[in-house]
Parts: sequence; C-alpha cells; structure tokens
Amino acid sequence: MKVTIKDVAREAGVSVATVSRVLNDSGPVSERARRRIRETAARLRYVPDGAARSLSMRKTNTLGVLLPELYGEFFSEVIRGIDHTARRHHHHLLVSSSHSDRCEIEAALAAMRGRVDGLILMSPDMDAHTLVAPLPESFPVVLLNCATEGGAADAPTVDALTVDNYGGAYAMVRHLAGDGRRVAIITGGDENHDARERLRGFRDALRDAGAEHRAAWEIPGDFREAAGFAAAARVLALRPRPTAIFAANDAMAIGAISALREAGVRVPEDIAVGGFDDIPMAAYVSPPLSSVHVPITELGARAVERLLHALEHGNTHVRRRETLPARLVVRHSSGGGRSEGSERSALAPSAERVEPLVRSPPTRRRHGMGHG
Amino acid sequence: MKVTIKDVAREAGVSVATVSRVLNDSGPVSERARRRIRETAARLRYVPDGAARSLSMRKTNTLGVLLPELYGEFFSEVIRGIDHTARRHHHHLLVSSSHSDRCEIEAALAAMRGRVDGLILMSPDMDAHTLVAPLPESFPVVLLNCATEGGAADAPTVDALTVDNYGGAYAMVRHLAGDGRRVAIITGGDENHDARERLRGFRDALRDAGAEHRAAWEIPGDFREAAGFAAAARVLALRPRPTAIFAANDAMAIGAISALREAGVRVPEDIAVGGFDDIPMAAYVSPPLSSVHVPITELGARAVERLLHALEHGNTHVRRRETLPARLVVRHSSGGGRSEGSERSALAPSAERVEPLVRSPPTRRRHGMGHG
DNA sequence: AACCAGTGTGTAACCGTTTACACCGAGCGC
DNA sequence: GCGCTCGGTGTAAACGGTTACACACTGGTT
Repeated sequence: MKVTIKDVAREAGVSVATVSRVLNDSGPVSERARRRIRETAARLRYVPDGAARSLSMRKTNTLGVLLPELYGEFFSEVIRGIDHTARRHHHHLLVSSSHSDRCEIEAALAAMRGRVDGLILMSPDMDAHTLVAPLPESFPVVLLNCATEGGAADAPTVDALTVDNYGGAYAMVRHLAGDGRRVAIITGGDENHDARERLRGFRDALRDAGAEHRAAWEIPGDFREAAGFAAAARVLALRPRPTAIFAANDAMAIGAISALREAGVRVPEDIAVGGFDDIPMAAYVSPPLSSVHVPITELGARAVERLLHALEHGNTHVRRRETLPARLVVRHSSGGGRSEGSERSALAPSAERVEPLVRSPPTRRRHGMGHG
Repeated sequence: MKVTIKDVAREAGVSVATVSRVLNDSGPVSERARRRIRETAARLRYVPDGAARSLSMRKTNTLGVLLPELYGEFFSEVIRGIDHTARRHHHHLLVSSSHSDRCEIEAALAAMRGRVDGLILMSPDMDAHTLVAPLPESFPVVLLNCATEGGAADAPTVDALTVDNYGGAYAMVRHLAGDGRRVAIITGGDENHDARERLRGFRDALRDAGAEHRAAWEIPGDFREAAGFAAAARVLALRPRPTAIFAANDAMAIGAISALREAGVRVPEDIAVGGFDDIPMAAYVSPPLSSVHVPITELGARAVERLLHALEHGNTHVRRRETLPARLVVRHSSGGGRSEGSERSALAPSAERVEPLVRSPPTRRRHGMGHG
C-alpha cells in the first residue's frame, strides 16, 4: 500500500534502524549512508506513519481539546489561543465538542485514549471531577472554567484555569449601581459555573454598594439572545422598575436591548445595560455595549502552556488553580462613552472607557473577520 | 503503565483474541465468557489504545482539517458544519491552521500521515493541486474554496467544493447598479481565489448592466477591516465619484462604512454599500449591511459527506466539483429594508429582503453567541 | 462409523515504527 | 599483541491492538 520505512531501507541498502536514526537524528550514522537515505526517502516520498510512531514512542504530540461547542465568538477565540500556542510548541490538536452532554464527553474522552498526550477540558455545566476521575492518574488534564469541588482550595487535585467571573461581575454591577440605579440581572442558568460566579458577584456588589436587592430582580436566562429578549420584557413589568440590567453575557444583553428598544425604552437614559464577555460585536451594536472584557484567547494559550508543562514533568508538578483578570469596559449602553449619533460611535469603539487598563480593540477585530 | 488488553485477558482467564472479539462484537463468544470479559474490562477501566488500533486496522476514524485560520466568524462556521457532520458519523477531527503558508501546509500534511483517513483542505491563496500532489493517490481529499487549475472542468482530478462567489457578486453588483449608480469595488487581493471570482462577477455584472466601468474603480483590498476603511477614502477622492461600493467581504464593507461616516457621507443616500459573506455582525451594524449570504456551515457539512463517501468507496469514485449557491440579502446599507431609526433595525435583522429565498437569521445567531 | 457444519477458543503473525543490545572494525595506548 | 573505546551498523523485541488460521468439541447427517 503505502511506502514504509522498510521500503526505504531496502532501496537504500541499509537496515530500518539506520533509516530511523537518520530521520530522527538519533545515534551516529556515516555521512555517506546519511546522504543516500535522505535521497531515497525523498525520492520515494516517504513520510513516517503517525500511528505507528505514537504507538512505539508512547507519545502522540497531540493535545485533546474538548469544548461545549466549537463555534461562536467565544469558543472560537479560545481555540485561537490554543491553536496558536500548540503549534508554536509543535503539537497537534484533536478537537471535539461535547454539547454539554455527559455521555458525549465520556465517549470523547475514551476515544482520545492513545491519541493524545493530554487534555484541555471545558465543561462549565458539569462537575469536572467526576468526569476526569476515570482517567489514569498520569494523564495530564487542564480544566477551563469548571467548577472544581474536589480538593482544598489551595491544593487542587487538578490544574484549572478560570476567568474572574466574580470580580468582573462585581465591577460591572458596582458601576451600574453607582448612579443610584436599581439593578436587575439576567442570569445564565443554575448549572453553569460561570453563571453562578457572575450571580455571586452581582449579589455581593449590591450588598457592598448598599443598594436594594430583591429576589424578583434575578431573572433566569440561558446565555442565548432570545433569553435576553424575553427577560427584558419581564424586567419592564416589575414595580418599582429596575433602571439597570446586568446580563450575564453579551448575547443576552443584545437581546435585552432589542426588547427595550421595541418597547420604546431608552438605553441608557431609562435603563442602562451591561453585558459580559466583550465579544467583538459588543462595540458595534447600537448603543455600543458596556461589557466585561475577558482574555479569552489568553485563556486558551495559558491552558496549553500548563498542559505542556505537566507533560514535561511527567505530570508530577503541583496542581494549581489560576484566575485570569477581567476588565470593565464602559461604553454608551451604561451611560459612558459618546452618544450614539456622533461619528463612528456605532461602528468603531473609539469612545470607550476601559478600566483599569487601556485596550487596543481594532487590531484584534481586524484580523478576526476576514477570511482567506 | 496503562491497562492493556492483555491485562483484561489474563484477569478474565481468556486470550486476547476473545477479549477483542467481545469488545468489537466480531466473531462468536459464549455468553458466559462475554459477561466475564465485560465485567473485567469495566472493573479495570480498560479503554483500547487509539494508536494501536489505528495501526492494526489501518483506519483512524479521524478526518484532517486544514484551514487558513481556526477562528473568526467565517472559519468558525465552517468548523461547525464539519464538526457536526463528522461526529454524526463517529469521526474525530484533527485540525490545524495553515496561515496560508506553504511550508506550514506541507508540514501539517506530513504530520497527518497515519493519523487521519482523509483530508479537508481550504487554501484560497494557493494552487491546491501542487499541495496535494505529494499525497498518495489513494488518500481522499476534499478541497474547499480552492483554485483548481488541473484537470478538465467537467472531470476534475480531485473533489472540490466552492461557494458561488461569481454568482453572488454578480447579483450584488446588478442590485447596486440597478438604480443607475456608479459602482466601485474593494477587492480581496490578487492571489485569493474567492477574491478573483468576486471581481469577475463584478465586472460581468457591470458589463451586462451596461454600466460604466473604469479601472480606477477597482480598489485593491485584503479582506480586512482596515483595508476597507482606507479604500473608502480613496473612493471619495475619485471624480466622478462612485455612488456605490461593493466590498469583497463584510469586514471591508464595515470598514468602508466607518470611513464614509467619518467623512460625513450618508449611507445609502450618497453612497450605497454592499458586502459579501453575511457574517452575523452584518445585520447588527448601522446601517444594517446588505450582503451575500453563503451557506458556510453547509460547506463544511458537505465536505465531510464527500470525504466519507470517498472513504467508503476506497477513493475510487468519480471526482466532482460542486458549487454552493449564494443569496443576495438586501438590507438598509444599499437602500433596501427599513430606515435606521425605526425600532429594532440596528439590532435585529427584521427588515431585510432576501432573494431568492427567505432565511431565518435569529436562530443561527442565538445559538452562536452564547457560551457555556 | 465416518463425515460435516457450526460454535467457541487460542496461537501467532501483522500493522510501521523506535530502540536496546550485540557486533564488528578501526585506532590507540600500553 | 592485548584490551580499550568508539563510531557505525544490523537484529529483534517491544508498543497494543486485530484477525487469519488451526484446533477442539458438539450434535446431527449419511
């Protein structure tokens, strides 16, 4: 069928060991043989078989990536960070989407056995510990945005990375409540770890701000635009009516703004709106959406670095849980920035106020949209 | 180290062959042995090794996917279609990004040998035939949006899928020129296959419409937002000034609209703008952007189906080149749809006119943006 | 009684690599 | 001349599965 190392060896008049040594630069080979083998391999178009190599070396140079989905602005950016870092370290990516389904995750995990050296797992809807428990102790795993119940907080049993959902939500809600507004939240579901943390930040911020807080102001959502639309309608029916809405992600915030606009409610004059994630579209909607910027790409990049580190040290390193900072980005939907009519405001995020650091948004966006 | 099939066999008091037969449902095994093996395998948490399996069966159940990038609205949607279809057929995905660099592509191709059963390759910037030429004849490949110079048009040497760049551009330019407008184009680069086809559609549409056409009205771009911004400035300096701009993709169209707005030029009254791709953001910018909708997700899905078909038939099937239709979507930036101020127009694509079919945009978007 | 079909099982070859080990010269100090 | 190291090479055993083949046993035909 295909041309194997034996074909090359026979053709070049040497043994397979010598061919292997030349191709991997392992062990001494005479210059003459070296040249002839190189030439033969090129002529025969020989390419070593990955599966055989992996089996023999017990190393695949491949990282498994298991995300809830593979598309959408959020996951896309995660993958970007993962891909970029992995390829820099000459590793391949075996990706799969779990659809947050326990069976699918378990199946994917089983299927990856022997095909990957380590795993990056993102599963915000499920307890990750029970998922990775069946895996052998020596198998390196990095968790992304997962609830990690097991182990003490300062000595986790598995590596984990999170963005600062709590802190970001806290900052946003303090900002929204700052003008004496009554703040409602559209949540992201009870099962979701990110959603729970953001809700916790919301509650603590209101408490610390001395602002009023009612259970009815916590409207359930599911991270999708439609939920934001529906939830905003419910907010409008509340008495006293909240004067600010914190949506647990940007998609729901955008849905909420749609609903408010249809109802003739002005944003931000009547009701201010804030989101979470700072997806690229946030700066483009009208009015430009205040949000919490999370370093999504960096999250993926750091995950790969941690995984490779574990690989190098035989997974004997000390496990850590790391939280990446989130930054408040104030645009017009919460009263900051420039008014809607002026110049590029709806199209370019030139008028945003960022805390505490200044970001440079156009670069990222300009690269992200083109194709080909 | 890990638990292998031999461990299971020893523990269950049978031979490896029997264990293998049970786990794969191949060949007859007594009910008693079957039960004991199942129980033992579960107790030992045995999971077969993928690499060993691939090597032995000469089948990996994995598809290679090589794209210019892995992120951004466009590629993200392609991956979505690929992932969804592949997992439905129980195949895994080994993905890689090429950055349109010849060396990287060749390296990735080599690395995939023995790890994948077939390949989906998207490389709009490069002649794909010279890329896949080194691959063995028996290795199935599906090209996406590639220039395929080799072979007669009706008997291509390799499977290929494209979207109707020419037809979509043609429809858009006929639409823009319909009101007697002078249409300029912002191109996507000479090397890019998609860009070339869209330029061809532009030229033919102007010719068929009997509209004026000048070489100076073809402004070079590169598919990125910044290029659209710069190109629009150049358009404004032309005399007579064009009254419509066809940007070869949406990212450049959005950049162009920014530039026009900064210059105080009204869109669409003074200059109408049309894009290409219909990325999710297109309906959200202000004014909502007319574009050409391409079935990106379906492109990925079809590619997988073609690949699996080739796999089933030992790659002996007859190669085909297929073109997926593109649809004109008229929104306000080209004079269609509702005016900017009314209701949800800037936020929801409720006011768009679609030809020839009606699409249902909210569904896709609502799923695409959330995370978790 | 010889034959055959069919079921259940084990042995061993094979998939395409890497690599431990053995071996053989050559060069060199003693 | 003897033992040494050391560069260069080949042989064969892994790696962890699948599977062709042989074989044993059972029960029903001829």
